[in-house]
Amino acid sequence: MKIKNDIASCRTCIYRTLLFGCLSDIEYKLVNNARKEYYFSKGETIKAEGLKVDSFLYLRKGLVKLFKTDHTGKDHILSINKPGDFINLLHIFSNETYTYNIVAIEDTLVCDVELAILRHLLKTNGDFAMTIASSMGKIADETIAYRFDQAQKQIKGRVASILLFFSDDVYHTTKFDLPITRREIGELIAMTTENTIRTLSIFHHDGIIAVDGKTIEILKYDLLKTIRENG
Amino acid sequence: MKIKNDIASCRTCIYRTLLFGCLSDIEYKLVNNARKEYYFSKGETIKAEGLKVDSFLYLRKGLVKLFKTDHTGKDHILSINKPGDFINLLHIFSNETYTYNIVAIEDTLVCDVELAILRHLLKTNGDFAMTIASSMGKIADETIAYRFDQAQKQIKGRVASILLFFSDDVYHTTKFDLPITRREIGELIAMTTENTIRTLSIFHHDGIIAVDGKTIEILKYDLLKTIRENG
DNA sequence: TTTATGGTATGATATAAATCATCTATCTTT
DNA sequence: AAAGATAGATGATTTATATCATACCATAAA
Repeated sequence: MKIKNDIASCRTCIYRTLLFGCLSDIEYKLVNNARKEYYFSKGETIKAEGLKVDSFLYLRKGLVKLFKTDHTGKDHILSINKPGDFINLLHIFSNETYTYNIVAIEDTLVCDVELAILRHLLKTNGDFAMTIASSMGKIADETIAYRFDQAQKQIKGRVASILLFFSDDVYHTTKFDLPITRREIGELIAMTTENTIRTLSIFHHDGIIAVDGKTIEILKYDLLKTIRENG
Repeated sequence: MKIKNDIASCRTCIYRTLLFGCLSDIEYKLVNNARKEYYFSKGETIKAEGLKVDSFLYLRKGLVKLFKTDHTGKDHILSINKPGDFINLLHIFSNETYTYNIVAIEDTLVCDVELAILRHLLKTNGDFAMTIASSMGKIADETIAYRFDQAQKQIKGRVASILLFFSDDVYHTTKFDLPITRREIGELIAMTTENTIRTLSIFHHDGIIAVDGKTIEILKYDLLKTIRENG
């Protein structure tokens, strides 16, 4: 992890208006002064379970995973977050400590704002409070809808949905390098590593995707979408 | 559905302080004036998918289920809510319309507060904004943790967890009447009706529960807990 | 260089759960 | 009272997925 010391104002950040658009100049300076930028290399832990929640985090560049380890020692990935995501917004006003781990799965740039400032703004700026409540609702909806959706699908549908997530939401191209291992895909969709690998092999043999190690190319996009909806 | 016209002040409500404890007398009167109490009989729909979200709902007495119907016509229960629950808090600031149905599964008393008032308070009372953000976080945590947890279990663990939910969280006794059918238990734990019934039969034959129609008595409470944790 | 180690891959087998079928009891509707 | 519906129950069979075993390859550690 490396602190970026020469941070410019976040006025130029494309994600700024998502949350801080309603702030006055004075309020905005408060945020900017309480803000740090951190670089994390692929594999580094950003926050570990049990650590105190004392800042708001959002992802500027890169990719992170949120995961928990169960009592048998198996990891379960809660979500993969991409640039623009408010990684911990849903938890900062209700949790003292982190209940999950946050790890960079690509080289990552994270904005970190002192929680005290956010609390202060929430209390004193009504429009900001509305924005926060609305954002929290949206994130909760997405998370719950995703889990709900995955629970109804079987393995092919789940793998298809992960491939389409990387293609549509993360990399915006049909050819990309998987940022996670097959085992991690399994941890994300609640399936064993073997069956996850097998499913990718089936997709490969059926000509739906081309596979070369971590590189995936989606060849039959519409079919993959159909599998996601009906599998 | 029946509106209760002679509503008393909610000052005496045991749930009032959970959310409205930080309001001034004037603010509190605003809430009370914008508040209605509705009675719903078992089976009645409180809100249907697609309806406009224009009020905050909380459950005073009874029990409700939140559910969605999928594209094959099958229902899936998102949650069962009990007295004290802020049924729709997670969604009122981010959703125009209901994305699920709310149905009474017991005779139910619901408090309904105009959304406009809640928005106004969120914008003008900082402590209230903090309370809302904290409540939303807690509800999201619970919902996500529940789904996450259930996804790791197999059928015995899931059924055990539902029985313990009714025993520990709803009725506070080891002998109770199931408020839902076996089919609905299946819709709640993402299992077929047949296997849900079979699992209850197994618990019955193993002497873990006594079953007489809808009446359930938990005979081996600790064993059921073990099954919940390890099944 | 050898020796682990982790990721990927695939086959064989076991197990969990869904599906299909059938039956009874209860409740609704006519 | 008769005819349908719905809930509950259980057996037989099929299917999906987990588990176990093995192998190959690349890379890291000794």
